[in-house]
Amino acid sequence: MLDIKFIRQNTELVRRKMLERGQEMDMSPFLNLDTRRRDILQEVEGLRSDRNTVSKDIGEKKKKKEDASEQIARMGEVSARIKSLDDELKKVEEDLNAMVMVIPNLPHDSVVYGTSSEDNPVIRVWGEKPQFSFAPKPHWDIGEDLKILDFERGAKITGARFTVYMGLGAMLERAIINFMLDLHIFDHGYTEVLAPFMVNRESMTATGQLPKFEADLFRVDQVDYFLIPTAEVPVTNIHRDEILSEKELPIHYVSYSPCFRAEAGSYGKDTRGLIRQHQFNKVEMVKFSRPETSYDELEKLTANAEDVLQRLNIPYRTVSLCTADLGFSSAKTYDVEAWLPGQDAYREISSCSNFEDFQSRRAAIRFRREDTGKLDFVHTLNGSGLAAGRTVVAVLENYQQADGSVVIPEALRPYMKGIDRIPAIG
RNA sequence: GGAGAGAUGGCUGAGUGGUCGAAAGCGAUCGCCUGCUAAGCGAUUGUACGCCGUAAAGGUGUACCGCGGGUUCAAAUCCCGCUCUCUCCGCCA
Repeated sequence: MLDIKFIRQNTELVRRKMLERGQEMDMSPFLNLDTRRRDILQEVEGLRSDRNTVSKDIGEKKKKKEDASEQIARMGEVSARIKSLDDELKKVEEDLNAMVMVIPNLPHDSVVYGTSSEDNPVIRVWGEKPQFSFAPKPHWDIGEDLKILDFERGAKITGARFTVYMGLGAMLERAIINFMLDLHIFDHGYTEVLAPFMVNRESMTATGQLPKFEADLFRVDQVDYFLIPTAEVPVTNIHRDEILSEKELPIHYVSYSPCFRAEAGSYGKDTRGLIRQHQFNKVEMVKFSRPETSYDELEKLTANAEDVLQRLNIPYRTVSLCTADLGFSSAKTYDVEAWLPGQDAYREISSCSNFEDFQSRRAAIRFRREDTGKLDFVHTLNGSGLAAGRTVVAVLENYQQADGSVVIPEALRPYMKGIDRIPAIG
């Protein structure tokens, strides 16, 4: 969330930045509530101060067996007034909070203005697209032909947008996950985390999924828990309500998790194959950084995600999301898009964001500065490194052969017991 | 799922209605002393929000003793509900 004081003092800037995101915002309800809140506070705290003084006096009079009934009666009235002001204050703060919690983050000044994903500037293009002597197939055909992906049975077992991986397909996904984890742990310096796949409402609120996007989440019926849409949620919440020491920053975590997304509103999009599932696997990188270095950390984070594709020798490009395409909590995001020859398109395989203090303010994740001794919010960042299912897609489509088989990228073979190819059937 | 115990400041731990933002100890920071180290002595040692201050410094008020309600002129302290932790039993990977 944004700092209420900041909104109060920079109302016009906030309004303009929201407009850049494509969201018109009337700031006056916010300002009115904020003013009312401070008015109430001043009155109620004045009354409390008065009551504290008089109550002490009453105590002393009673000790001396003097009469205090006049003061007791007067304080009874004051307390009644405090009570009614408290009730109003609570309501005002709830309303104010509800308003602030659904305001998205301010785009960083380097984020270009745009009205759709068409406007995302391409930052880098890497790799050579493979040339085929045949028409490259989309991964859903490859997967079915090799009997490694079973969409129909996934639908039977659960429903639409669930898939069964079989044999070397299952092994390939597992190999990719382990390869990516090892790369980030041993080459990029991240600490591995395995956190809960269900979280409570507080955690979802801290990272920004709630209260605005409940419809996108799967909720557990018996308890008020949610299936995580990304490991970002449990991993960022590791340090919720904590004060970190400046020395330990930046903190780098990497975590495997399945991800569950209701994908509300996305029906009709990407209905075929593995691209848009209700459940998928992902390796996620999460960083906690000093504010001064968070944008350097974002560049490194993105480079770490790109490194996965480079080692797999899969062509990709990196785009910077424009103001309209930026996620709710993010100040700046790079999307890494893998080349998918079967679909003749680049498709998102990683999303790397700097949330600045948007999440840490919600989550109360702070650190103590060594020079001043003051507390400050950390900056949080995260990025996929990478989405495992989509990496399977990229491998299948880029490494498909004329005979229908798929070659395993060399970097994955140690994780596949040396198997170098998924053979064609028949 | 059943029974019991507990939750206080960075930590340990006292505190059963007013003099408690909270004893004491530990730790930490600063200073003094000591020709190194240790010991010793003194001081300081939370956070949030509001107001004053151009700002920083600072001052001031309020709140916070797991969370939420209640009683009372007054609650860490009394009452009710909840959450979490620990121990035992049951169940289970």
